[in-house]
Amino acid sequence: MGRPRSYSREAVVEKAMGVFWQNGYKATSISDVVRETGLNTASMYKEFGDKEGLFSAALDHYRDHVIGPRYRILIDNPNLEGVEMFLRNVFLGAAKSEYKGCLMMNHLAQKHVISPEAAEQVGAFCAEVESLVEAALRNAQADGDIGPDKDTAQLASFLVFCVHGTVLYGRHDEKKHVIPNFYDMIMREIRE
Amino acid sequence: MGRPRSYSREAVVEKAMGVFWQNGYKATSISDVVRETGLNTASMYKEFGDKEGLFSAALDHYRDHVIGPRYRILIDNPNLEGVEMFLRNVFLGAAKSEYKGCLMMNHLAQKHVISPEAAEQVGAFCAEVESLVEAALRNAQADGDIGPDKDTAQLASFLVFCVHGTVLYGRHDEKKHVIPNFYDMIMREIRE
DNA sequence: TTTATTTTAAAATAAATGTTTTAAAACTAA
DNA sequence: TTAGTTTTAAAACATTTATTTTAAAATAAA
Repeated sequence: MGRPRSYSREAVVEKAMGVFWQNGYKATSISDVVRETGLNTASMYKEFGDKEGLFSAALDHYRDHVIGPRYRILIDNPNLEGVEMFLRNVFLGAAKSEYKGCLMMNHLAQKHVISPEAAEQVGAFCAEVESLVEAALRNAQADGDIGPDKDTAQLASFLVFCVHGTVLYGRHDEKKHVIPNFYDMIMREIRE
Repeated sequence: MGRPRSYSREAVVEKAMGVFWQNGYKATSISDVVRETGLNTASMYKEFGDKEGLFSAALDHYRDHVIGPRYRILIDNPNLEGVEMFLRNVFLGAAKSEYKGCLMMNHLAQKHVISPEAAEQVGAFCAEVESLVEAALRNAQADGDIGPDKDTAQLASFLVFCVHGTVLYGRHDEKKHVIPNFYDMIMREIRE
């Protein structure tokens, strides 16, 4: 009963996420989001509580619907080939001219500007990616695709470290074209 | 003639830089800077023009007085040992509990939030570091410390890429302790 | 001492920010 | 039809923001 809502929560979150991704949390105003989504502030606050709640919902949406498919590669291929495809995919994304980085990692440099809850979402996301990579590398080791003496946890950390590097280095429009060249270096370091 | 100024420009810039480093450009208000420096807004605006001018001065100060000494290692030791010391130094900085990243690279994810001039300062700084590393690696190659078939420009890019990775990955308080382990991996990739 | 000049402290401004309130609109159940 | 409920549109709110103005304070030269 009551007046029916004129919006879809998911559509609103999707657009809000886009604004946060583009501008970052602090440089995004509620007005920006209202303008982009067409939703009024009252409904916005009723649905999400406050700006932090909206950002938190945007982070969840990003994990579940935007970046999820990208690291699904690691779930579907929990082995060396999966890791290779994953890294190629990350590099491919960074090559685009409109590259915006990663909504999560973009906010690492402003960890204390976002809410503690959001900061934890970011941390948990990165940890999750790392553990997926590690699982794949453990299998790769069992497959004999990487040396038996290799520390898979450390290799996984290094790979995610390089993803972080991509997120930042990929912002140099004039330099990012070299990133794909790092693929062989990184994979060699993992294999041998 | 006229009333003598009660502040030292350099001291003001130094403190302002600290606030920008801690909070980032967008999350730093002039009030924050005024509170920290003790300088009044009128003198602030007379000296720096506007917030962007102040930030620009802070970036210059960072380059010339804070981070300069760190990559002076590369000037004083333009060879493989210099590159090794430089990287160890970067990793050492990230190990600190109060690690704040790099004032320049911290703002790469918000390149369009800062002024075009500031964005250029950031880009120029990173390019400068990279060219210093490359010069050192070219010498290292001449010294026979790295393979004659190695692409020194690409290796320099990779090293700076890893510095970018450090700046972001170093924000994971629970994970950053693994970063020093990457030293051997990266240097091996450069050497062999 | 006066005048000119510059900095300072403090107040003022205008716009933007995050958030809340008010009242009208759109629906359901009685 | 009415009463009850929820969403909406619009305005209102208090705070913060970047910036400017005003007037007092501190100096040097005339």
